[in-house]
Amino acid sequence: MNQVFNELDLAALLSLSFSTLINELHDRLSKLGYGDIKPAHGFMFKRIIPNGATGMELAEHLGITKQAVSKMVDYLEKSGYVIRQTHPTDKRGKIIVLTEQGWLVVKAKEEILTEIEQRWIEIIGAERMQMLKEVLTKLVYVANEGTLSSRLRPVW
Amino acid sequence: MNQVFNELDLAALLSLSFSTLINELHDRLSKLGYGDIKPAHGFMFKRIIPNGATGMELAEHLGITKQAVSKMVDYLEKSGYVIRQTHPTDKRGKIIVLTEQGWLVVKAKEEILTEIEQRWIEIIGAERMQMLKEVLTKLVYVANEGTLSSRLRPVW
DNA sequence: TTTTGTAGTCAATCAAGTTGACTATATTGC
DNA sequence: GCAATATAGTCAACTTGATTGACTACAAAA
Repeated sequence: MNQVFNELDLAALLSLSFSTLINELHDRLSKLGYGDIKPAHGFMFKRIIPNGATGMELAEHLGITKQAVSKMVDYLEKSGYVIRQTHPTDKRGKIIVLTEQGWLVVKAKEEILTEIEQRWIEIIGAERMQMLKEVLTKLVYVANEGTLSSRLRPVW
Repeated sequence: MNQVFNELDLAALLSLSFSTLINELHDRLSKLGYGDIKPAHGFMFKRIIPNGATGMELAEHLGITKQAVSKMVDYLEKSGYVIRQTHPTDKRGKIIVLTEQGWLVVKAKEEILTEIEQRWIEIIGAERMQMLKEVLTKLVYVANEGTLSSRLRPVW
């Protein structure tokens, strides 16, 4: 533990552990040829799975405007990861769904995250990893009670 | 634990716990009249303390370019939180130091973070908080061995 | 069936970063 | 000791990912 790390407070620890994880994830996605997938897209994919989602749903999920979502979808559609389908019952709306290529990215992402988590387990032990997740889940849950979804935007 | 939270993976947990912390911090700083302090500034202040820092040092610490640092310093200097002083030995350089008002923000920030951490301790217990910090410190340390400072940019 | 609300897009703007070019000063090498 | 090279900081132009505002097409409520 050198000097840089001794004075890290809780905010810095959470931020740095998150960046560490997400940097490795996207370095490795890049090497697999998914360099056009940016950190911001991961959480969007999660909401699209498994049955698609409307732009408004994605906007709420991500905590950004529908216009910003529309631009992200433009980008991902152009790159071939998602497509806009006409909404079955609402002619105003569209549903954004994953293409086959989109599913490949999601699968690659899951595998890499599992691998990183496995490596982290070797560092701290399985029980501590289990506890880490439980503790963070509880904190996120309790600390946001009442203020849900609007403030809960994962920025990465 | 409602449905939103059941499927959060490690990346989401780290991201959301960090956002939760940082959102409350800046909401409260805002209410104290420090609405012009943005999340990005916190980590910069930490490097300026206690004896000031040059632009290059801040750039390396934050993982952004010196030009970006220069702009941030413009902003913070205009708002009265820091000043540029001539460097004692290098006439090319300047040292950025906190003003009295800058110290007030730092103090307020520390107090609020301590309070939030205290509240979190009431939720999960002191031992678990202790362990949370130990585990995250170890992960950040081990997972970044060799790749230091360049990749370690806390984005908030 | 008229009025009001909602989903999505287009356009202009903003904020925070980038790259490139420049000035002034330091450092190095012959 | 001086010429060549490197470094700290700033200015300007551009990029990216968001925002707000205006609009169209359709849906839901009065």
